[in-house]
Amino acid sequence: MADLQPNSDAMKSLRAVGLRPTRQRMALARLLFGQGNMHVTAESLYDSAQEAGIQVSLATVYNTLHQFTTAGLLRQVVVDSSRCYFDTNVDEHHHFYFEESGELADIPSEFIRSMAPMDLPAGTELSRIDIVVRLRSNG
Amino acid sequence: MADLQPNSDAMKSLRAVGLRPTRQRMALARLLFGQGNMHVTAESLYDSAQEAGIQVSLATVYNTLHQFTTAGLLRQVVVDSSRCYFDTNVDEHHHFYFEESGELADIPSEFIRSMAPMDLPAGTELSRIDIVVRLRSNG
DNA sequence: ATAGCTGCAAATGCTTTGCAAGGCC
DNA sequence: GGCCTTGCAAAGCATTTGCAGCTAT
Repeated sequence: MADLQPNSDAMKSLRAVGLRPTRQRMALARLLFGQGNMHVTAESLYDSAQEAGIQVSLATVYNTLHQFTTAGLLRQVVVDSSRCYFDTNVDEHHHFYFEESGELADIPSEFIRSMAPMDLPAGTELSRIDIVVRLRSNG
Repeated sequence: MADLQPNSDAMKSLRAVGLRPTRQRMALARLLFGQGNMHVTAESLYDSAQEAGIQVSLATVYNTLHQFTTAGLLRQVVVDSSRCYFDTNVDEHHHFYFEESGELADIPSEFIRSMAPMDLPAGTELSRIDIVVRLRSNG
């Protein structure tokens, strides 16, 4: 079966990072990058794929998320010790994490410059700010 | 068997937060709070207990860490989506996370005020700074 | 043709839970 | 004594892996 659009954007992006543009990867790429920045978990992306009628296994979703991350198309966000989040925005930026719903939202850059209680999203209050400076050995 | 020191510090701390001072909880409290600030995982604390000759099950270590956290004696630190870290320093502060070794270290407050590459621990370079602003609904 | 990918199911690793036995007040 | 705690083993959950079959080039 060969229903891959020969020169779609998704195909070009995948080729550009050295990943073979398979049907599953193209479909997931369209879900991820086709409509602005997104925050997903493996499970949530799998569900979206199901709803969109895309045939993918959960294992492939996991593989694909990691391949995309390694390729620099995605970024991992650690906010919860029981779930892995992935962000289609790979630029340096930070997040609001809604503890009850488990949802993530980008922090607009103006929030960073003047963070005050009144700047928080409506209906929310600050639970905690976590800053983790990740280091690696420079050898 | 009743070898609980009637008025040890550990016992007082536990009573103060409404936890029954059992042998296991007292022993773990001594390991945790007896020698300055610590960062532990359930597994690492369990190992320390074994080395110290303390009889505790891993399940009890998990339970105890959560009870201490709920009681405000410990704080959870999320830096890795596959492990839970606990910090005996419950004050507002941030961490260095050594990606290779999985170790945590407090960031001295002077680092926060002027964070520059030269301020990083020797032999390390910056991998990434993650800031998560955790929100909860104020209802 | 063949190197790489997918899907399933089984395995893993950390964490939680159910329940009987034991310990603290 | 009564309720809370412990410990074990089993269950749970997210994630990873092994391997046979499929697919893009």
